Amino acid sequence: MPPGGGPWRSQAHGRSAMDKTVRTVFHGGEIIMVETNSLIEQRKAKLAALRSRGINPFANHFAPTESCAQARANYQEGRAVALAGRISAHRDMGKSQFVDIKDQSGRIQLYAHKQALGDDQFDIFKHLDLGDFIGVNGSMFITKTGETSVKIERFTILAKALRPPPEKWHGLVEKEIRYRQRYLDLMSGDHVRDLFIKRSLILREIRNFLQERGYLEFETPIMQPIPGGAAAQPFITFHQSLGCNFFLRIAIELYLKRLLVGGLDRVFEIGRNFRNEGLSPRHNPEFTMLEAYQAYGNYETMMELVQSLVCHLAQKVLGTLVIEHRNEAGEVTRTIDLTPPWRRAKYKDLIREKAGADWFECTPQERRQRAHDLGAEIGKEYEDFEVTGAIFEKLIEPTLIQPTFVTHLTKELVPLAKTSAEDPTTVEVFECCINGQEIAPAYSEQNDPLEQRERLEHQAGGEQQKLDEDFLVSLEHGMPPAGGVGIGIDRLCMMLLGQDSIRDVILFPQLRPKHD
RNA sequence: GGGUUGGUAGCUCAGUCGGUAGAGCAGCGGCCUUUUAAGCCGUUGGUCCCGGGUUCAAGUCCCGGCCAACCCA
Repeated sequence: MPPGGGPWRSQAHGRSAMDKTVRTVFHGGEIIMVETNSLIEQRKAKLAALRSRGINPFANHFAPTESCAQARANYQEGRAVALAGRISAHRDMGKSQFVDIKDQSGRIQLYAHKQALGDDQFDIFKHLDLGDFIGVNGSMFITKTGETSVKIERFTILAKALRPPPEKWHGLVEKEIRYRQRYLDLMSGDHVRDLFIKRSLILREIRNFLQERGYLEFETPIMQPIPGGAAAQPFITFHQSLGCNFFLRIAIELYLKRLLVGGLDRVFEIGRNFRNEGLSPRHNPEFTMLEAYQAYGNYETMMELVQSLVCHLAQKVLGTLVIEHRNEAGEVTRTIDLTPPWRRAKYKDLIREKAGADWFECTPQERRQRAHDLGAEIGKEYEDFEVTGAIFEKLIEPTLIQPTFVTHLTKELVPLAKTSAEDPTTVEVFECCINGQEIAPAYSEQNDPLEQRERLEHQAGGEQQKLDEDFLVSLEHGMPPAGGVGIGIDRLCMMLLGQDSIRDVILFPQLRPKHD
């Protein structure tokens, strides 16, 4: 055993500045040489040192009595607790050590003292690294500065971290790393973690709300032989043993409607849809969708449902109906007031307001010219109704910051909805727009099998393989009249959580794969 | 697909006119028995995104590429 060699005692004295190794001597006399140009190598050496002391740095078991937040909330002088978490900060005071540990619930300060732990344990504790997981047994007390803390009586190393966590003050800034290695983002920024916890609570409350109303949750195929229910490019995937292609679903719709045919009256599904489109701050190729159908309801039923649901979520998860979006400087950039009742506006009225009262009396050529003059980009291949659609999408929708039900869209836009009695060129539908985005479209669902067939055939443009014959047959067995709604959960989260980019509400947003 | 900005130590960032690669945090060592981004002293650490080119000399200038963010299509 080297002279003066307590556990972990360093023997660095007398070494020149050029020497690139650190010598760590620990109890038992083993000497570890470490190349200090690698933080990982240093940590691996610590790991080996622990092992050679007979300590397992990845303990098999530790049972905390409570979470860090619970411990803080139930403070009692001297109360014995067992807590576990990751070391997030370390303040070395010589014979006193303060570390913060974090678990899912939050952080708590631990206090280690040389006399309480003994020399060996204290030195081991002192050399723990940020990012390591530990479990501690100890008793609660409050420090001079008023911080609720746990005085450690003994501790267990639960997992040694071989890589250092991001910097503690600025956290992780570079977006690429934040998205690609979200776990680093989560461990370094409380606000990021809180955001995704809120997203989880939103999902939970959606389920609670719908189940309260008698809806049952089901799971329908994601791999579909014919992708239907929306107009979008699908992803293709190959089934080996069947030897055929499947498509990842672009909507849930057609399968949930089969459940209505089967006699299930209130159904919903929350799941991933896939659309083979580009990436943008508002588009991720896979995104989460809620679809809900209620037999004997119509689009008005769904209007009430959406309004109540969104208010319920805001109240329950955020505690308010007034949502403020802020920029990076913390200034309020927009305020969304969800207080019901929400505005209703007819599609054609909004168009007339924006593009002229005589819009629908113009010739298609005039409409095209006027759309261009108003600054809406019109593709050459656009059909007439798509020109009107472009006016809505590009010039009107972005201005609908406060919740607005846009009703009575024109028939061509929505092949799966019932025709409106008051204006047969329109359908009984709404699009709920908030935050300048379409968040929820809803219909009085088309249940006339013949009319449905006609419209889907028209949409398929003569390509029989795009026609979901099985769905059409199901309608022929009779589907009850129903209201149906789809809610884009990612966009809903953006609106509720004040995020401008969809990547900030999706844990692992799609990025171009990185090679090297 | 086009434009703009960015990529430098594990992280956050400087880097002047082209002239030996810098700081803070983290790490390592020393001091400190209630600290709060603890403090003080010392110190290690670099494929300057990749590949070409210009030059006596390139993180810096030029060309090509990769990745990202934002804007546009």
